[in-house]
Amino acid sequence: MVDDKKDLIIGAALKRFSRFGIAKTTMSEVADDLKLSKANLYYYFPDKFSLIEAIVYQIIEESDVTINHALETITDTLGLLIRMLDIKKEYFEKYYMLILNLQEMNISDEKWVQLSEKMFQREVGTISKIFKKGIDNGELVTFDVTSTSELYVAMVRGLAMFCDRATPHALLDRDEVNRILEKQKQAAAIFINGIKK
Amino acid sequence: MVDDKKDLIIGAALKRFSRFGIAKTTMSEVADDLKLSKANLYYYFPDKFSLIEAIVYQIIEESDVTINHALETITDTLGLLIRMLDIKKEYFEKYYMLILNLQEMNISDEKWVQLSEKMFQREVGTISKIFKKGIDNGELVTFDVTSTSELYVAMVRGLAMFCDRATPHALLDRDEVNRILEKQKQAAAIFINGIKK
DNA sequence: CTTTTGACCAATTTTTAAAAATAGTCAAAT
DNA sequence: ATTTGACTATTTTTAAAAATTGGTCAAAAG
Repeated sequence: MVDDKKDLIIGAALKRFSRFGIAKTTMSEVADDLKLSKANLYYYFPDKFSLIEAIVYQIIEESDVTINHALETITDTLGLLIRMLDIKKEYFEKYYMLILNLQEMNISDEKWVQLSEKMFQREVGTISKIFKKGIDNGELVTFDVTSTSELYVAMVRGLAMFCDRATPHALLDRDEVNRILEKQKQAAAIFINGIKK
Repeated sequence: MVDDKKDLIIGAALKRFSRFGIAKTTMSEVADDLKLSKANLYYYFPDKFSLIEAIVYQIIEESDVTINHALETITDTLGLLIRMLDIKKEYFEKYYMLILNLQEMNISDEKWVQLSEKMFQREVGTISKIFKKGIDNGELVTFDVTSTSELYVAMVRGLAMFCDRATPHALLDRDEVNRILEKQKQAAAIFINGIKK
């Protein structure tokens, strides 16, 4: 029952966060949405960060289902990488504001650094699985899976950051997102080709 | 004689820009360094931007000599790409503050966008030459040189942006720069392998 | 014992307006 | 063709007041 209420709160907070962003959402607003007092909200989540964290973990769990399904059904490495990019795009479009804020937020705080490091490592983990699979079934040459996965993830993320936005700090629109995705897929193809047997 | 004076100004401005950054350098300071009046400085350069532009072009010319030499003496594609990365690093360390400012500056202004677009295209041009050479001498498969070069440059730049800095917005130190360079070289190797015959 | 709340605080952010600094101009002097 | 001092318009800094917000707590309600 406590967990049920927590889920309720997570749901309400997620709505606000993903529509207006983290910074522009106050704890009072979340509480008001559920007709709770702010003090009551703090009874379930000791601070704003832990609420955000809970949301992030929920999204991660949600996406894990999709990712694992792909991991089980797709056999070729490039196909898998491309599916991962598509999934990421899906989630990006769905949780736009949230993810955007997450990237730019008070990154100097230790807990934020840890959270984004965790998310990075999780992505690296997925890519590692894919690469290992590729090596095992003889599609890829043997190499240091971890460092190469890290390089791949950094490359893909970097490609997303550096994009010829019309106005660099403006929120990116659908076209922009699609152009980025295309570049990432191209890069993925070349990358895989570069570590093929 | 006009050009001589212009060069003098460029030299003085370059010193200040590369030590304190563009934003923290005033036109008066540059003028004072040369014992000119500010009005006189404006006689040679109509505004701050054109002074910065002149400096950028001078650095570009300077680096062109180094780049062309490499282009003539190194024959294998990967060797060339790695040399380019090393050259970039050299110039980055030399003109640290200047380049840093250039990236983050008032990018919303049209003229700044054009300048950085120009620099991007110049880099793409160099990589294109290298790729063409690789295709011509049979080292690489045939592909769309321009778009692939753009992808490569975007990848390399992205790798530089996305780096696990201890404090994200802090100025990056030597170690960080070296780690980035290593990643870029690794990525370059895989990339080239991916478009090899 | 668990859940809920109003009242409260400290710290941060926003606002505002005045002061200072800076990019850029121009008529006159050299 | 160069150079300058004096001038402006626009930003940037500064500092203080006002408002907002994250977070606490003792006490009430269930």
